[in-house]
Amino acid sequence: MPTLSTVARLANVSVASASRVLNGIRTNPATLARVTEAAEAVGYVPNQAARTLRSRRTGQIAFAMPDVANPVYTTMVGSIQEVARARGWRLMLHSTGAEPEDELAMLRDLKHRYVDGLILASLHLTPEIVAELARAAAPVVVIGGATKDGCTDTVRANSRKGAGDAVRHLCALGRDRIALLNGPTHTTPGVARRLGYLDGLRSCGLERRDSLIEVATDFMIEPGRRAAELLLARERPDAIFCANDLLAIGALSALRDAGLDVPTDVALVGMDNIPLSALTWPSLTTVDLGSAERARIAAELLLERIESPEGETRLVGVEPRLVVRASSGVPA
Amino acid sequence: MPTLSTVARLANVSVASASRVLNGIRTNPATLARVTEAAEAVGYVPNQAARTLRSRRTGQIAFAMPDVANPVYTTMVGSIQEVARARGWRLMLHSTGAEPEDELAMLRDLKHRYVDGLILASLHLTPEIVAELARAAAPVVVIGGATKDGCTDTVRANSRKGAGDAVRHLCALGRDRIALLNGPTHTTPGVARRLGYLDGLRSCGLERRDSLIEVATDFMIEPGRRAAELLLARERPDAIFCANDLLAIGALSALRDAGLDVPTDVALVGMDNIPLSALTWPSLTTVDLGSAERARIAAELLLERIESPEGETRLVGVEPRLVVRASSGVPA
DNA sequence: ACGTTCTCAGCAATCGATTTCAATAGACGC
DNA sequence: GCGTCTATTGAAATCGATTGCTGAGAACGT
Repeated sequence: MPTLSTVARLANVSVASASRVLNGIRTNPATLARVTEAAEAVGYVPNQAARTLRSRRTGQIAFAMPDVANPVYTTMVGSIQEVARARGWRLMLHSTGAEPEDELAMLRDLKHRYVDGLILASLHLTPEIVAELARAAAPVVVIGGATKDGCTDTVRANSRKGAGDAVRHLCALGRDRIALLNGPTHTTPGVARRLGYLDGLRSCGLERRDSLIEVATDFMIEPGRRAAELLLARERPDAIFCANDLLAIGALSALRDAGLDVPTDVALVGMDNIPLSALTWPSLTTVDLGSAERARIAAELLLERIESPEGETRLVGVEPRLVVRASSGVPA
Repeated sequence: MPTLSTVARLANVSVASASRVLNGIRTNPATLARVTEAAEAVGYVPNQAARTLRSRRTGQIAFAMPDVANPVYTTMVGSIQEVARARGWRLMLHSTGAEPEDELAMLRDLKHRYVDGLILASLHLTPEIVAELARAAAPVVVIGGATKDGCTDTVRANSRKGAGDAVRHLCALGRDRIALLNGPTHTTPGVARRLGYLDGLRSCGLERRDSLIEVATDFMIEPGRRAAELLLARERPDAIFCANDLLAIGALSALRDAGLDVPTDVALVGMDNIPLSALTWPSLTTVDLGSAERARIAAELLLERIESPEGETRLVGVEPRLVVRASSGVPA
């Protein structure tokens, strides 16, 4: 395996010069040509470990997400990869399974310096995680809730407002028994969407009824189906706002099993605008929280922060956008 | 940032001894205790780059897949991560976008030695890729088609047999105008599933009719919907075998738009058994190609190969399994 | 013609571990 | 009591790059 000194010897220069050429540092055109040619000739590839050891830069960033199988996060992966690739960075992906311990482990692992920065998409920032964020060994950008102390760059969606918009949309269509199918309420999105739902009810002058609120065990299809079944067993809502699209797809399945038509009997609104939501039957009205954009911004923030670790931390918000489709009852 | 020599100094031993303790090499219990304690006290974390540089091991493996958004691959990610984590390896994920150039780049990048091995899930092994596989700088296990020269460990599904089974299943239910909704035919799965479909027709004594075959531009939902529309515009099949579940979900949408009932008018069978296939309406009959198991085996093969680079290359096959649900017309 | 500045290349230190090799000390057999 | 063997340990080399410093020579100004 050729090393830098192989190249240097062949080009008849010192390793220092060879290194400079390969790193694009100004050199005499003649040496530049000789080194380039020699490197080409022996098929030189720099050793990443040696380079990292000396320069303290890895050229890699990591993205830690709760669940690879969730389309929201795969969308984010796409955006981040785009930014990273365009700027010559390699991207590492991690699936934490939404386990706080796993997220903690990711943050602690930054000490190993195997990446130069981390984008952490978290459903719930525990106090331990916040503490670890403050002393992280490399820059971190959080996608999700903001930390109180504000000492970490953060990109967040305004899902509270989005949830409110969804409820107001349903109300404007004449629905007045609007249920909430939420995900776990100990999570940031769970809390925000519940508040948004209540905001929405209030601004429409609707009474809040706790039996119209059901909580699924996870933000996924099957839990959504089960929670919807429980809800339907005790109530007869004329609309359901689901805290995300996967839950809504589960609810769709439960409604069908119960012989209820969407949107005639029950209007349905989801949240996230995952690709699949346009292809269900009926197609799903949803609130786009700008996942792709948030991820892109997070990646850009991270790379900037890596370039210049100092400077104000930033909190960027992305505004929600209602995407009206068939499931909420608006004619095609 | 504490280094090994910090620990050694504190424990009053040489760095060599400290290194031994931290690597679990037999040492005097007294030194062991002192070093462990010192490491604990200063919060020592080994520098990955230095370790890799010297020992030529990174403790990382990579998984390159065509598309993170495809549930088949996210399933694989889960299995691989499980195996990797259990054995103390870190996993890197890459989405190649099914671009041969990206897959090539992944293989070439192995020379940087930033991982100790690669699992490559490829839809189509071009001659260039096969050539690069032969001279890869680190062990590679391929999930997908086998290389002719057989000098790379491979795990593959028998989707040809699976496709045949699907067709025979449809035939046994009395269907005799069985269409094929295939993905791109320049891919390994595209070819295999087409052959399996033809096998199936033959073994049922059915005539092959080219107008019953439609090819989508990609193995995804939306292309599936469009291809199904084209098919329905010229033919009236009583069953459609789709080359994967995403295509089948697209087809489901097209059939619904065309006012055709599944399974009464048209029976539908997919392939891959993705989680979503159990939750469509009607639920989707499909052929399980053992994605999770293939990925698990691939991970195990890779780790074994890393331990002992020599030895026969292996070709492992996983057998398909028909999963009968509602869409093929069997009563619930 | 001479001092000053600038460009470029090389020497050598350095990053933080692992690993080889030799030295030491104690255990043991006879 | 002496030679041999074994268990530990430390010194130093090594992995393959990057980078600070130094000096040689060219370019330039006066």
